[in-house]
Amino acid sequence: MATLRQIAQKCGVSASTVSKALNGYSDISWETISLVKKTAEEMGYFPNAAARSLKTNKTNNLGVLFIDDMQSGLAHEYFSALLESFKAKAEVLGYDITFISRNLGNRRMSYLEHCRYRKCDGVVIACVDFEDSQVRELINSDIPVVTIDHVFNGRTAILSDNVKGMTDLVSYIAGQGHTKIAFIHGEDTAVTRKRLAGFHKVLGEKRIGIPKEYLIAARYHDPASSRKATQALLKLRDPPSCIIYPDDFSFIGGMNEIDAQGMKIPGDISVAGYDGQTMCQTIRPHLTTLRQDSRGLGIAAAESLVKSIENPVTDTPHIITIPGELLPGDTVKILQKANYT
Amino acid sequence: MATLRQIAQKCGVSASTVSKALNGYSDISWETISLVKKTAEEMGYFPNAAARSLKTNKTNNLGVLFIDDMQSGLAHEYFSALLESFKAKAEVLGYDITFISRNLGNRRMSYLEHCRYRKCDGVVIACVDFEDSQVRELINSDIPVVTIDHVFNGRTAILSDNVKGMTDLVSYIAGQGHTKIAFIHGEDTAVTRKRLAGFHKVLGEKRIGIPKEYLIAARYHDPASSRKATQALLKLRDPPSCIIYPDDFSFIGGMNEIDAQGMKIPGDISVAGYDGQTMCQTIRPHLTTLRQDSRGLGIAAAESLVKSIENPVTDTPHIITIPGELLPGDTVKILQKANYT
DNA sequence: CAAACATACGAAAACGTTTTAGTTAGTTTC
DNA sequence: GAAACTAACTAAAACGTTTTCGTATGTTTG
Repeated sequence: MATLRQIAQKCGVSASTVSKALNGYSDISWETISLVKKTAEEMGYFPNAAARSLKTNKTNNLGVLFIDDMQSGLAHEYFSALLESFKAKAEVLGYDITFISRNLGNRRMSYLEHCRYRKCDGVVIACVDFEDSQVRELINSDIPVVTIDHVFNGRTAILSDNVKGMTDLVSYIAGQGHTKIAFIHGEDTAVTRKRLAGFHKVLGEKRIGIPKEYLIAARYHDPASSRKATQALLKLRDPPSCIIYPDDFSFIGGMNEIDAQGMKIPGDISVAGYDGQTMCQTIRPHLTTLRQDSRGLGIAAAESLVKSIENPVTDTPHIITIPGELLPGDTVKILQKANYT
Repeated sequence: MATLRQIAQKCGVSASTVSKALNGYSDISWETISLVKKTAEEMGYFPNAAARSLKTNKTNNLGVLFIDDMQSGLAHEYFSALLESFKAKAEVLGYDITFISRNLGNRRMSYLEHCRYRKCDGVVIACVDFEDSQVRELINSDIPVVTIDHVFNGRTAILSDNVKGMTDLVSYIAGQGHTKIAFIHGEDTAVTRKRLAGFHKVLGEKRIGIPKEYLIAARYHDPASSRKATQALLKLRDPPSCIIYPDDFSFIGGMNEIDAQGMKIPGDISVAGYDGQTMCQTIRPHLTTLRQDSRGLGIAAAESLVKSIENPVTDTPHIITIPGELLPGDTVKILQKANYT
C-alpha cells in the first residue's frame, strides 16, 4: 500500500503537504491539491486507518451491542432488519461497525473496555438486558450512545411506537366488533408496559371490560410459551373472541393449539400478532398484526448516533419515536361493524 | 486510558520492559512480570489497538463479506445463524469482525480496498455473487480468505454438504414409495448443481425416471416464484406425487398454491423443503426438510480462517464439508414402504 | 584471570498519520 | 523602502506500541 510519504516523493512535496491536500486544508494551492489527488488516485492510496486513528483518536467505527449470550440475537427478524439498515446507513455516513462483546480471546473485558479497546466513536445498544451493570456502565460512560426501545436519562433513544402501535391494533380489533379481547403479553419490560398501556387505553375509552384472565404473560419469541397461554384462554368459561400475541412468531404456537382444538382461524377465534414478520405475511391466512418499522429504527439510530458524534455540542439527547403500520390481514373476524367513535 | 508509559513510570521500569512483560518475552524476570501485570490490572490498562496494529500490521479483525446490495442478507435464517456462530467463534479466538462493503461515506472503494483500509487479518465470504470481479479480486489477493458454499482454486472453502443432503432427502422420499418426484431448484449456482447431482444420483440408482417437466427453476427464497412453479407442476397431465422446494421459505409459496387448489398436504400431495428453518419446524404440519448446519459452517469458517492467519506456513488450503440432517417431518405421505436397497 | 556467556533490562527507531509552529518568498502599505 | 501581510509550503513532534540492538551486571569456564 502506498503511504503519504511515497506520494509526497512522487509529487516533490512534503508529507505534510500531501496530508493537507487530501484533507482539504486551505493553505495549499489549487495546483498542488489536484496534483496530489491525482497521484494518490493513481497509486491506489488509502490512508492507514490505524495510523490515522492513533493520531486523531477517531476510528470511524461504531460499536453494536446486540444481545450477547443466548440465541435469539439475529434470529429475530426485527433485529436482523434493524442491524442491516443500521449498518447500511452507517456505511453511507462513513462508519464501519464492530460488534461489542464481553470478551476477546481468553481476555475477559467489560463492554465498556471493549469499546475503549477498539476506540468506538459511538455505540448503539439494543436487544439487551438493560439492567445489566455492564450495560449501565457503558451507558453512563462518556462514549456517545444511542439506545433502542429503552429510554435512559440523558441519552438519545430510538423507540418503536408501542403505545400507538397497540392502540391502532386494538382499535382495529374492537372496530370489527370484538369486545372479548385477550392479550398474551411478553415479560415485564419497557416495551411490554407500553403495549399494555395502549391496550388499556383503547378498551378503557370504549368502555370494554377486561377480565383479569384475559391478560396473561408469556415469553417473547417462544411459541411453546404462547401455546400454553392460549390453552389456558380457550379453557375459560367465557373465552375471548380474539387473542393478541406478544409477537408474530409466538402466534404460531397459539395457532397450533387452536388447530389442535379443532378450531378455525378466524371462523372460531380471531388472532393478531405484533411485528409484521415476513413469514407471517406469506402464510395463509395473513396474520393481522402491527408491522414495526425496524428498518426505520436502524436508520434513525445510525443518523442520531453519527450526529451526536460529529456535533457533540449542538446535539442534545432526544427521543425519536418511529411509528408502525397496521397490517389488517385475515385473522380477525368481523363480528359487527362498530360505528367509529 | 492508561498507557504503557504510565505503567512503566509507576513500576520504575522502561516502557519496553512493560511491553515485554505483558507480551511474555523471556528476558524479563519473574518478579518484574508479576509486578507489571499487577499494576496494569490495577490501572485498567488495555493496549491501544490502533498503535499496536500500526506497529505489528495485525488488527485482530476479520472481515465479513456477506451480500451487499439487496435485502436478503441477514433475513435468511441460514446466514444470520452462520454469522452469529462465526462471530461467536471468532470472539473466542480473539478476533472482532468488520463488515466489508463497497463504499464508506462518499468514498467508493472495492472490497479489497476496504479490507486493506481496515487491515483485516482475513476475510470470510458468503452469500455473494462469486462471479463479481471485485469478489474475485479479493479472492485472488494475498489476504487469507475462506469462502462459504463455493470452492475457489487454492482457497479454503467450507461447504454445506449439498450432495449428501439432497441424496438423503430424496432417498427418504423415494423410500416412502414416491416415484414421481419433482424438484423446483434454485438459480444455477454451485449449490444448485450439487443438489441436482444428488437428486439425479438417487433416482438414477433406483431407476426412477425423471420427466423433464419435473425439473423446474425458481428463485431461491422467493415464495412467489415457487408458487408459479408449483402451479405449473400441478397442471401437468401426470403431476408429481412429491415436490421438493429450493428452500423452506419457498415452500410457503407452494403451500399457498396447493391450498388454493383445494388440495391437502400430505394427503393429496407431498412436499419437502431444504434448510431446516425454525419457523417451518414450528408450523403444522412440520415440513419434511434437510436441516443445514449453518452454525457448524460458521464455526468451521472461523476456525479455518484463524488457523490460516496464525499458521500461514503449515496451513494449506482445504475444503471442509459440513453434513446436514434429515428432518422427516409430516409432509411426505407414505405411499408404500419400499424395501431398502 | 581473562574470555566467554547468561540474565535482565533500557534506548531508540519505527509504524503512517495529523497538526502546530515555523519559514520562505512575494506583495502591499504608508 | 522598511514594515507588515499573505500565500504556500515544510520540519518536526506526537499518537502508543513493538522490537532490535545494546549495555551493565554477574557467573562460568579453561
